[in-house]
Amino acid sequence: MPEQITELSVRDALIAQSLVEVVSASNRLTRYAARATGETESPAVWRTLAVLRTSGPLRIGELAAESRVAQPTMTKIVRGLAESEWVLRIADQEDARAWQIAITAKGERAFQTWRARLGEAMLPLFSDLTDEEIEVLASASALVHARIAGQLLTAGD
Amino acid sequence: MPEQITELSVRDALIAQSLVEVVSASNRLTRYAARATGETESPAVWRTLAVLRTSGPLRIGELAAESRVAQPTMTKIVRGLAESEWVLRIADQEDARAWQIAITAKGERAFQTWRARLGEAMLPLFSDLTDEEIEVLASASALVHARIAGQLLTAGD
DNA sequence: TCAGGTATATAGCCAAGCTATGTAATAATG
DNA sequence: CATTATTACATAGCTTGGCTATATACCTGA
Repeated sequence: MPEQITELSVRDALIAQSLVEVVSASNRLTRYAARATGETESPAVWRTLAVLRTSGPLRIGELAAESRVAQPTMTKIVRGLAESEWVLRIADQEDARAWQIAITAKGERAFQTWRARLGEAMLPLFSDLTDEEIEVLASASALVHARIAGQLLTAGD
Repeated sequence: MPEQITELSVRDALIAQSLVEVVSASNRLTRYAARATGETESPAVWRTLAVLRTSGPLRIGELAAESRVAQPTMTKIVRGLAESEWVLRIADQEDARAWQIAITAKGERAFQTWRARLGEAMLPLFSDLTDEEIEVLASASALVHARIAGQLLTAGD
C-alpha cells in the first residue's frame, strides 16, 4: 500500500495544520534556544527527567515508551543520569530483572536550572508579549501536554 | 563566572516558563509523531525547506544560520536535498563562491506530504479539540513563528 | 521442571551534528 | 596592480544519539 492518501474532513485538516505549525515553530525555537545556551545534554535526557517528575518512579521500559525512545536507548540514558546522580536506580521489589528509576533532588535541581537557562535564552525574543499572548502560550502547552502524556504508541492504527 | 543566576521580573519569569512549557510539550509531541510516522528525514531537512519556502532562495551560509545548524552541516543537507531534487543550486551572479539555493516544485510537494503525514499522526490525540482550542494552537504557533524567523543568533549576551 | 515469555544489558551499526581546516574567490590596501 | 586578508563553501574526521539484533537473567504457566 504505497503512498496512502487520506481524505480528512475540513475540520480535521484544520486541526492537523495547526498541530503541524505548532511543532514546526517550536522546533525552530527549540533549536534556537539550544544553540544559544550551548546545550550539551540531549533532548531525550530532559524529556526523561520531565516524565519522571510527573509520573514518579518508572521502570526503564516504561520510561522508554513514555520518552519515545527505544529501550536500549533508555538503558543508556539512565546510565548517564545515574552517573550524574540525577536519578536513582531502585531494585524492583516484584521483579529482580527490573529497576524503578526515580529522579533525585540533584536531578530536580538540574532540571530547574535547565528550564531557567532555556527560558532566559528565549526571553529576549518574547519580552513584548501581552498578557493575552502569554495566556495563549500557556493554554497551548497545557492542551498539548494533557494529550501527549501517557499515550502509548499504537503500532497498528 | 560559573553558574550565572539571573533574577527575572515576575512577568519575565512567567513568559519564560510558558515558553519552556511550549517547547517541552511540543518536543514530546514531535517525537511521538516522528516515531508514529517512521520519519526518515532529519528535522533539519524540514526546517531548511520551511525556511526556503518563506524566505525564497538563500545562500548556504544564510540557510545554515536560519535553520540553526553549522555551515558544514548545511552543505551536507543541501547536497542531499539537491540529490533528491527538492532544491536547486543556482550559481550566485555576484559571487562565484556562492550558490543560491531554491526549493523546487518537487521539494514543495515533499514538504506538503510530510506535513500531511505528520498532521494525521497527531490527529487522533486531538480530534476532540474545540474551535477555541484550535484557535489557541494557531495563535501560539503564529506568535512563535513571527518571533523566531529571521532572528540571528547573537553571540554575546 | 522446563518452555516460553519478558526486562534489561550489550554489541555494533548508522546518521546527524560538530570543529578544524582546505580551496578558491573576493575585497582591501599600499 | 600585487599582495594580503577575508569570506563562502567544501572536505575530513570525530563524537554522539539513536536504532536493531541479540544475549542474559528472571519470571510464569503447564
